[in-house]
Amino acid sequence: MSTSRTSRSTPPRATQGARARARQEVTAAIKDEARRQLAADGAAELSLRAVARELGMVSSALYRYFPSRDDLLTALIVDAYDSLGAAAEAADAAFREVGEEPTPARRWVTVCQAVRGWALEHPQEYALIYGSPVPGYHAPMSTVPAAARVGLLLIGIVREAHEDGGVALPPLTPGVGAEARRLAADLAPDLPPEVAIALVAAWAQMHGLVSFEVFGQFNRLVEDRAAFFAHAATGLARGVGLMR
Amino acid sequence: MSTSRTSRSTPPRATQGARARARQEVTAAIKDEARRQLAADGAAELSLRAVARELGMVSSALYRYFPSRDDLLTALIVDAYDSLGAAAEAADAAFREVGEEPTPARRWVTVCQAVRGWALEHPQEYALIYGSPVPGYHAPMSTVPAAARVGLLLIGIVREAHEDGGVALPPLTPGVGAEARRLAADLAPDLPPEVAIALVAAWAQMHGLVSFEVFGQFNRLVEDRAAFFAHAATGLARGVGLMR
DNA sequence: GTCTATACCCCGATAGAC
DNA sequence: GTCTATCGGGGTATAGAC
Repeated sequence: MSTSRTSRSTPPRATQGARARARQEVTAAIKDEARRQLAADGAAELSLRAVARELGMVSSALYRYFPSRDDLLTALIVDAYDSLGAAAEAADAAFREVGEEPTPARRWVTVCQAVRGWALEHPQEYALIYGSPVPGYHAPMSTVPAAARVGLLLIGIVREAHEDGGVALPPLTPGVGAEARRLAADLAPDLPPEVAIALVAAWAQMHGLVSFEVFGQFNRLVEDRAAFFAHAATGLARGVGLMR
Repeated sequence: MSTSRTSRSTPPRATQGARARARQEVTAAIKDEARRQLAADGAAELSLRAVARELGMVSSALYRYFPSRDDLLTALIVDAYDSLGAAAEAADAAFREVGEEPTPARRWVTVCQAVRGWALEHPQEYALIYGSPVPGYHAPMSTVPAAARVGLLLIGIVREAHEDGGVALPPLTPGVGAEARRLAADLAPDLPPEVAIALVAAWAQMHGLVSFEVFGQFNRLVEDRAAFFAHAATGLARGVGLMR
């Protein structure tokens, strides 16, 4: 029963809006169920059919929302990056409000711990974005902005520390000067090259710590993993010149 | 045509030996083909049927060699750990022979570079042992000895450095003391707790660097990756007290 | 947008003849 | 130890009716 145009200034839009809303709700439901299956079985096992089955739909119906399995994967990847980025930013913001003297070093450790906490809560989503690549899947460029959020946050923390006189870092290894300058120019032209390269290294090393814990490499080896991580993250902060 | 017993001292063994040899050859062929497919498609896509197809066998015949897909995976995992361990040990041994003054720091960097080199040459095998866990697979205890080889090598290097008066490390973060002592007792009772925990952290961090490169996280970010890694590995050596 | 039906693949694992 | 045949699942993706 299509009603007559009312006083709303954009009645066609109202209809479109309703459709768009319904579409968005179904899209969200699909992603939620896909995330559930991801958490249960891992990315390689994610299948459109299983998602459809669980939602009481038929598999072919999903193709109206995601043209292929890879598009669904891409959506999950972007969501995961955003979720991780939001968690890290929120932890940092909360710490800056309540924390006692939010020094750059403490902010750094706080953000690292937020990354770890998110990863432990969402192991399969973490594996999706920082684990082995999904075979046959190639991430499109559209994932880049979401993927950059945590990195930008870490850069900002280091920048704050080095704005008011940074801490000297060990000298650059012979031969790495050009790469260090390139990285600085790309990521943070205001930072010294040795800081830029240390930042990238610390970022990768942090994920080494997180992924080893999430992927079980610390089983029967590290017991008090929270304390271990706090200690190691403090070491990373030292490595980018945030301490002493 | 079974020949009469010859002068060989253990003729029955000769027959058994031939059977065993044939069996070993087929087993090796299966693993080789499986490794080939692993390199092409990743661990999640590895299938007994495809291996059998490629070898001109029928899938059911493989079950005489590997009772299940997981057993084949386990064999590949042990082989990968052993291959990596052998590469690291060989690089260290070669460096100690030819290298100019094999200091612990230089040995450390050499071993790290060997790990990186092996990983870049065998990305899927690296993913198999240090990437996201294969869904539904649980590694049996039989993988432990092979998995420990690189770790033992690194412990040995650090031990050598700290035998003749070690370098002081930053103090332990409050709350991590007990875990540090536990790790030291487990891994190297002769090393100070802060060295033991730094060693485990550096090990995980090294794999963060390697896996980021192997898994493509450095695409469009780090260009001169060999130089970058050498610099970062030197930083790791510093972190376990091997420098200055 | 959802449905049925279908084409055309894949897999692990086992039974039983040879 | 290898074979055929089979059980009993799984999957992506499309065509065409409604």
